[in-house]
Amino acid sequence: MTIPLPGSQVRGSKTGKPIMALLDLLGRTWALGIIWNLHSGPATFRELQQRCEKISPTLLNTRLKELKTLQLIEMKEAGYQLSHQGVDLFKIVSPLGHWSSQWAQALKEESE
Amino acid sequence: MTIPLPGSQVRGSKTGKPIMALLDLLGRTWALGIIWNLHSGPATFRELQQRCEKISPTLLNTRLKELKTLQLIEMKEAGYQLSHQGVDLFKIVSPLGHWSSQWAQALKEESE
DNA sequence: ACATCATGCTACAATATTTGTAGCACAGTT
DNA sequence: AACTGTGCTACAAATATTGTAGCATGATGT
Repeated sequence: MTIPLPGSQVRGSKTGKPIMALLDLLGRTWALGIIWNLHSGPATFRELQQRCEKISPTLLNTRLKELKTLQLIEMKEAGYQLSHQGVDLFKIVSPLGHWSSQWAQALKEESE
Repeated sequence: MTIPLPGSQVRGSKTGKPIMALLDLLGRTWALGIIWNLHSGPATFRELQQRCEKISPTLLNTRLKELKTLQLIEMKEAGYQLSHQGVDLFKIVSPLGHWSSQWAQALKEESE
């Protein structure tokens, strides 16, 4: 799977619009999960594997390469961590944490 | 693939935390793309297929079922549309549109 | 009544992605 | 020199996605 660079064709769009590249990226298994799990602080490869519970090293490495290329994460002494842009991205999606709780509650009440 | 109901085990987590169910859902191919494309208004199955450019009917239907079950979209006279909760979710992720442009710009400058 | 059209959607084989297990290569300790 | 922990690769099995064809139903026209 090619890395969804903004400006190039991606899954779901020939236009190369940045949002399409981003949706392609975030729509890949574990991409958002990795960003979410890195938010709590830098992690080594193996620790990140554990935070993600069930990710295979093969896929983790694939995603890390993509996220590095797209400058959302970076590898420093402390391990992998969100880059400046990664942090910005996380800030946008972070309300999902709270929203998902309410959503779960609504689904639960519905089923009663 | 089972539908990531909050409270049940999902890819990446045994805890069933709502955020994990949500990340599982949004991490599936096209899930975010469908929500994004529905934001501009209701669409019939075939029109949605076109908005998504390259989605297969098989997958579109699979995702629509998931999103319906999770009450993010609903099917009315006008076609498929975001539910109340779907709209809320979209509101959270909508800043990604603007953010992705800046991100693309930064990547571009980097490569010069 | 009958053909024509558009709709939502399914069937299914081909293809691509993801998982899971094992383990290599390297660096720092003991 | 063995023992740890690290990042990461190999590769086959399992699973997800695509692409094409087309069915079934309902509305519209003749």
